[in-house]
Amino acid sequence: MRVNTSTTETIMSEAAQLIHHDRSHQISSRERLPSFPSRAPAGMPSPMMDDSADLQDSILPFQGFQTLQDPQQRMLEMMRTVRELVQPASKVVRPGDVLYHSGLPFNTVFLINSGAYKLVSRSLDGREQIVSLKFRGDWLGFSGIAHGRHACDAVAMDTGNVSIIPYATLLEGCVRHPELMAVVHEAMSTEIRRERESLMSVCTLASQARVAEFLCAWARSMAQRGLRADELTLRMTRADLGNYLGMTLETVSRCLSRLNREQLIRFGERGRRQISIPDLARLEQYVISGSSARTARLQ
Amino acid sequence: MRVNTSTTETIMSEAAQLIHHDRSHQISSRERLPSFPSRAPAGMPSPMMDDSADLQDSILPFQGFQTLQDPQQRMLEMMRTVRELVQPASKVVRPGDVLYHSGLPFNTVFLINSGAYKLVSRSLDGREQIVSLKFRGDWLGFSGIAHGRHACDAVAMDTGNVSIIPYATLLEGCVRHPELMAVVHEAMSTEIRRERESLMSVCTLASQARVAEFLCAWARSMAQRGLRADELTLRMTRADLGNYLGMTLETVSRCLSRLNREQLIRFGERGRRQISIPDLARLEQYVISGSSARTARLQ
DNA sequence: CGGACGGTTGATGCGTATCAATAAAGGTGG
DNA sequence: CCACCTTTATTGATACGCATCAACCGTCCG
Repeated sequence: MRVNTSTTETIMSEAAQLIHHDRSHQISSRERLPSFPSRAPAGMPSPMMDDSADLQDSILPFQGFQTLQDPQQRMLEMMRTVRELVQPASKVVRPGDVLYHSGLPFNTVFLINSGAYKLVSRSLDGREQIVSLKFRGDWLGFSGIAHGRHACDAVAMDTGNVSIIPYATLLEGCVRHPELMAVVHEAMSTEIRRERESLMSVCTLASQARVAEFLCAWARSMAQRGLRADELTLRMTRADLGNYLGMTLETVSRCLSRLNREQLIRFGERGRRQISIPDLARLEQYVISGSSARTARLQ
Repeated sequence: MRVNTSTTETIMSEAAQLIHHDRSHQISSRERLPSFPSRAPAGMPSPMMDDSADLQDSILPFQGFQTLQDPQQRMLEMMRTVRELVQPASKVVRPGDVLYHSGLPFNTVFLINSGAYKLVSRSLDGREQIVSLKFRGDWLGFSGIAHGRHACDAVAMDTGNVSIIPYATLLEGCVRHPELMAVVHEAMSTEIRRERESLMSVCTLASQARVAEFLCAWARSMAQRGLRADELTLRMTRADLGNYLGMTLETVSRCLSRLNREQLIRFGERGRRQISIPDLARLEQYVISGSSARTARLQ
């Protein structure tokens, strides 16, 4: 029940100097944003907006950025769209910084340019739960829209950089630029999907498989962002991991040790938080083969 | 791995005759929708949104429908907004009907007028997981926006009625009517929140407390919709319950029996799926007191 | 009637939580 | 630099919650 001492306010007042740990970081700052011309993704069918709309959409599925097959391209495209249409300010965050606190008034969302973040929910009776991990290209704060107050804490786990987007500005932008609205909807939809994947993982997998799947997901997540996927640097303690995965820190430790013993992962030289995955496909196979272990029956 | 035989197509072609099981059902069928004047439930102050909405939101935290304190009023307001601005068709569904299948092209969302629905996700290796339960006022299909394909099955657990809203139409409406966009954003935000509450429940509560909390949540959910909250009719088997809550059907059964023995719930005369809650506050207290049972420590 | 399905309850074993001891890593001040 | 403390991680022993297997009952329905 400890409260992180660095408040949002202190962050706000920090000078914005970016440390380039993160290889993913491309955008240096807002200066270059405004002048950016509007380029359409190759072959994008410009969905929805002509009012004489084809009523084919009852036939064809709705397509947002689906036409861009490569997820990394899609992400870059999305971020560029936001930068162009919203021209947000950005700020640097350091490990432990809290972007927003649960319960405080919601009026801003963030788009992550770099870094890793955890979202921590708290129940009325004090239970803490890490409900989500976020990286470059993810949004922070959507859960606060519903009741005008943030539903969780957003904590940086690493040095990083986020775009600051007042929600009112975002709404305004969405009205003016339907493609921005499509982007936002997609982002929220993705968030819903991922939340459900977590639930599925916790509900259907034994702890060992769950840890393995977590690593797979992290690796895939990195790959999708164009980062190294075979060499993970977990930015969290075993306690955090366990909390997120619904098990104790001891169990996490044991599972990792076992995976290491079975050669499915290897611990790095720079501490036990660095994990290399020699063969991702084999690790994924391991998850599948171990998945029958728990509550797999319905009916 | 069984596949429900009734496909979306067959539903689509069904004649729309509504059976009034559900006391929540107000709108009888699509015929009366277009001509429907803004009918207010008795005593509703009808604080309809003036379009010349205050642009204070840049100062105050963003407020969608926050000004309406009563959640039930907010829901009615929301549904009215959608009906007015989208004028959707509606259709009747019967238990077991599938509104959409995972993997099929996404082009429609649904707004629930009545009934109870479960969302079932499937992993690549065949694990099934009920990821969400939905009721009147909830939306179905948002998770499909992200990749243009539905991410889960939506299955009716009871006779009910849903508004059919082509996503293209919804987007168009959002562009034209920002208040509709606010409604949609709120709905998605709420969905994210609830998904996280599920995760928190599964990760931090022992099975007994989890079942108790599930009942509390259902009761609150009913109350919020103006339905009886002290007399629940679960529309699902123990297997479904167990799947949703991350435990086996036997454990669900045992937990319910124990809660019954301890007088926290009482089984109804019309079968063991009907559960009455004599004292909701006491049940909620039980959840809290039992919550320390599992993995409550972080750090 | 018989058979399928849903639900309950008991006996047993496994998977994790829990408790505890130790080691390793990181930070601080002398 | 080292001594010291705190935090983090690992590993073992044990206990307990829940999954699993199985038997049984009630209801529905062809």
